[in-house]
Amino acid sequence: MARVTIHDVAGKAGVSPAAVSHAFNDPERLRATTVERILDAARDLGYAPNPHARALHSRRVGVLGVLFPQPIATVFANPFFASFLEGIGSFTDERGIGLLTVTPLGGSLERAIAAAPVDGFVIIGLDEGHEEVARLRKRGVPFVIVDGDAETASSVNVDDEGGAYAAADLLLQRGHRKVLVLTFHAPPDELKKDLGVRGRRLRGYRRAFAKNRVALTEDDVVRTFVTLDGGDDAFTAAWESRRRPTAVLAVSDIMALGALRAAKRMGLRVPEDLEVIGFDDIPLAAASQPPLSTVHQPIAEKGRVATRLLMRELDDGGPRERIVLPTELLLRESTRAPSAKSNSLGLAKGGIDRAGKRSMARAAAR
Amino acid sequence: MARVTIHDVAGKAGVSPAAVSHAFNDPERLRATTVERILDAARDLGYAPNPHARALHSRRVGVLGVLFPQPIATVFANPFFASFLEGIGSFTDERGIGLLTVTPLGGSLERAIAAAPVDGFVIIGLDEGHEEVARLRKRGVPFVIVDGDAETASSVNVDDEGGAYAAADLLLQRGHRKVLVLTFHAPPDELKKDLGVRGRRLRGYRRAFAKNRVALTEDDVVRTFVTLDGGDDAFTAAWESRRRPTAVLAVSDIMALGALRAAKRMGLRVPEDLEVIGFDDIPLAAASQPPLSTVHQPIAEKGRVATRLLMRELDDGGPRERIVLPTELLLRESTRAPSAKSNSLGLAKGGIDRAGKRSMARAAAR
DNA sequence: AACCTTTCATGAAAGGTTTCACGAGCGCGG
DNA sequence: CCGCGCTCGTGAAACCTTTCATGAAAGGTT
Repeated sequence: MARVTIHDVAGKAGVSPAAVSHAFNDPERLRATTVERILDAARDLGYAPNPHARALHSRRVGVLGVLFPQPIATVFANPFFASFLEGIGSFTDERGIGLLTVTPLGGSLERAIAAAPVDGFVIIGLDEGHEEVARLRKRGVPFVIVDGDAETASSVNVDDEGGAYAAADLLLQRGHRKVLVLTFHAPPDELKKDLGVRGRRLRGYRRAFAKNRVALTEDDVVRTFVTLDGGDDAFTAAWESRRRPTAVLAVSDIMALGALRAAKRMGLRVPEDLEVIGFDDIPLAAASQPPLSTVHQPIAEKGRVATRLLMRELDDGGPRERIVLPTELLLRESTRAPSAKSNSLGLAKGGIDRAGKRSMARAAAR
Repeated sequence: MARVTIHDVAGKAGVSPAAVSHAFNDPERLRATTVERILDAARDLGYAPNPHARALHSRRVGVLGVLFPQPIATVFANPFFASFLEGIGSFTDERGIGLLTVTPLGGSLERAIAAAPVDGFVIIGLDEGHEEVARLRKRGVPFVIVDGDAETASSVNVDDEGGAYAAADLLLQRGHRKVLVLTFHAPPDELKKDLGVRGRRLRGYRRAFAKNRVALTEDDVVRTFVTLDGGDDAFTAAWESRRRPTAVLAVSDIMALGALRAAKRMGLRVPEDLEVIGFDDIPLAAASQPPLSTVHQPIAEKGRVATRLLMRELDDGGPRERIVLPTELLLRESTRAPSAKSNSLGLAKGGIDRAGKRSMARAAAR
């Protein structure tokens, strides 16, 4: 069964292939009766224009790639990415643009990128200097960087360092001196310097520790996986090795939630015995028991903004922009009700929010 | 800046375009030194084969479409779909296949399908009779149906009715007589008959009610949204209208979790005052407070199996299959510890499972 | 030296659409 | 009746790659 092409339709309708093309793309150019005849023939034959041929000619396929450096299972297992994709989708949907998730294929990101039939990429978690990204630039493929450094391309980031600083500062101001910091393993190319999201958040923590004149030793910072189990294991291990933190700072909510689970299993009361602050404000954070205090960042908004930037570049070749969105320290119930002092700083405790929306309480980061 | 094509590379390397193609796709055919020269030229120029042109010729683009009838925001907001996509991805990843999420574009599923540059579709939640699906069949595009009825195409379903029956039967056997059933709005084309997943699950409930000679009135079945808030609102509304259910059956975990939240807010103890059983066993179910009893279905596995079927059809044109995977009633702590009687039926209470994996306790559906 | 095989490389067609440039036919003003 | 401009439609090139069929050159055999 050979595919039905524009020629078949043309034959059946008694017109040229060009006329069929016009009937679909620019019906005004043809007499109304002709258009109708063509469309009828197309329907009868079950004709649909071949997207590849169309894309080949028009250099536009109407699909955006969302590029993740991590394997696909990791992506969809992480609520953070779900929200991010939701943000992107809310924008592309109404513009009639498709979404291709691009993850390393058989371990090779290069292969995945080369094979992707897309008009451009939203890249998350990779710096512009990364090898594959550089290759993209050289090829002239438009892209926008999210959560990564960019020199020439547009980028969207959040104030990671400020948010982290606010979280750490709050705990230290409250007198905590034994704080467990949870972070994740850095990709090899970030090892040298503290690049990327992880680096910026750690820098924020460190700055707060320095300002409060509290030592943060290497032992206090543990690296683990960005999963519930990762956070759980890390806290469990710390506890079993006789360390007795009174607070936890995690660079990711999902790890914070894991630590929370471990703490509860050990009979610790949160927040009385242990205060926990995560990062990201994924939907799950508001729904946990107790609801997790965290540094809110506008995840979906990040996706939307990045997509808007990319689409503009695709359309106009508009100007590059480097956008930094704010983060906000969001106090729920994994931290104690604020003291009068911190309250005077504008911090207030929010109630349980049954809709899972943001609590009222927040303090702007920095 | 014109895109660099195979001709440019050929020119620079002093060979024909055909040779360049061979260097990439079948290097054995060329002398090693020639291949190297070509590859060098390609790298210098930043050449990458145009996926559209390649797809046009070879009638293969290496991308699978995952077709959802609901808007993209709904998809990514639902952990069920995340697990499903994870399953699909685990299979396509290693085969070097990309994944395109196909959702209605600007409200039109037809448009989204027509524009999708894919080799085939995994369709979830649509029956083969659906208009757009029929069009696909007519065009000869390969697809596999998940969670939907199929006559000619391959399909993957789970034993919805059996699982639902087991859940309802357990509650009724325990003496519950006031059970609130939560379901979602049916798409218009399912209204006439109880088609689809929702219909099958409701049928399972109804069968158990009939067998236990308990009436299930229309008032006991409430339709709402497949979200936390949906379940929350539905339970709240029922409670406020003075109905006092002692148990909740939900056709979806996320709704069950919403009802759980509402119940706790009203001061009900779960499971002492209210027993709750959901459906799906999304990861969140094991992590809730208390952990949610539910009907487990192998979500990721469904995606994997469907993808395997589709890939086989693409490769061999292999035979069509209709697969039905089992469901299992999975008792956690939103239901009471089993009585001796039900225990003798093989039901046992599982402990909290910190890894969020399935509890040991289960009873095979039916 | 003639002939046969291999090896390495090429020309050209095919894949399906869009669009540029052109033209046939027709109505109408002059 | 000529010529202009409009409407409706067409031919062919272009988009970029893959692959089939072919062939040149080199090496080996008799």
